[in-house]
Amino acid sequence: MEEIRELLETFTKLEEDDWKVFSSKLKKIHFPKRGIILKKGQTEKYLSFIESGVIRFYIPKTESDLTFGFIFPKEFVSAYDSFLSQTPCQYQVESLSETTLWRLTYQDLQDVYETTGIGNVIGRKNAESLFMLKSKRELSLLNESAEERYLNLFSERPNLFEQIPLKYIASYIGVTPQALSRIRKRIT
Amino acid sequence: MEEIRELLETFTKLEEDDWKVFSSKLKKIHFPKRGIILKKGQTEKYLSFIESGVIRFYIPKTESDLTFGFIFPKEFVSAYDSFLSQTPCQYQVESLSETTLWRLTYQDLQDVYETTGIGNVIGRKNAESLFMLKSKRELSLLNESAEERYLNLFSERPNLFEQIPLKYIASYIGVTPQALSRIRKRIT
DNA sequence: CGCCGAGTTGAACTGAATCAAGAAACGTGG
DNA sequence: CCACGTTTCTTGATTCAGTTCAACTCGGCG
Repeated sequence: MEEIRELLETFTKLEEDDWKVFSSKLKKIHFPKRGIILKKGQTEKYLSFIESGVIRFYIPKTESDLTFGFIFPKEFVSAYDSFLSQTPCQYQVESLSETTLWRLTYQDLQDVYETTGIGNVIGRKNAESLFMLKSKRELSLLNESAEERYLNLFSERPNLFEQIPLKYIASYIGVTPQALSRIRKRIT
Repeated sequence: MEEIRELLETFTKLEEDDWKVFSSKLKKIHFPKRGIILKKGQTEKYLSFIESGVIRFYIPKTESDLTFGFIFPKEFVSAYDSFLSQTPCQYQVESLSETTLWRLTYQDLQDVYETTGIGNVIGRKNAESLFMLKSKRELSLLNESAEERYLNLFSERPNLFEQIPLKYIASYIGVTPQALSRIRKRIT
């Protein structure tokens, strides 16, 4: 729980009362390895914080699905577009390892926005930083080759490669596992 | 100005006092056709609202630059990632036609956040909807072929094709003008 | 021990990039 | 308002990165 508070504090100074409102809504939940946290077609009900575990976002496909995101401990996780619009999710969320989350519901978060002075500031800054991440990703997808994306990913998030099968990383950078294998061979 | 108020009202109910604070900061500015609104390497100082005109976001390249966004009247426009982080912008923003903007500075917006009750709610909802747009775009780039992106763009924003040269649209959907020309030929 | 999924490697194929050239549309100055 | 030059769009030929299909290796696990 203390880690969540620290994350919120990176956005803005947090009063004790506001933290009490927020933290009182959080519930702990555990998922096994390869647990489905959100199924495609369902509406995201939760904003969650990862205490431990690694999470993957993907669109299930008949032959090898399309992975487009990973999330690590001490970050928020949510199918945030589905969560915000409260409409069915186009993709699926699963745990790649044993995972423990703290989470609150959409309605609870709306309550936090309405009853705390600080809720909207944190919500704004969180949405802003998620927006910046997606902006960066857009330029990466349009502007870089698969090889450049691989190299950048490797230098920015080396820990990714310790915990995540290459086939998911291949999908994330937009190529098949075979193509990634050849990229890796080429650059060694 | 009234149009700006209407846009803000789509986010949340707006008190007269809050609107006065916000609107008092706005300054009108005019750009000619093909005016550079923000140069690559500069830091975005403004959040702007388009009264009239069409705007393009792009990364300048030696041979044909990379266009990744268009903005139309009655929308906010800003190199929002540069604006939020107050760091130099990776890309450039220009007017495709004669353009009139209403804009306020970064510092003025921070004042609005601090002095109005509603600023952070609007800022949050704006960032949230921008995030949702980028999320959708990410899935489109990963999940769809150039041809699908073209067809979707055509059905979602037909007005785009009346005002914007095909070569920019080609770049936006991630192919060369030649490839787009062939796509168009194929599907007619 | 044997199986299964992950990763690698090879060969054939394909969609889009690149290079090149011509046609059409646009706008600017006389 | 027309003429010329520039930009945009199209079409063709060639090249290339990445896909697909297939076979093989490796390591972990029941």
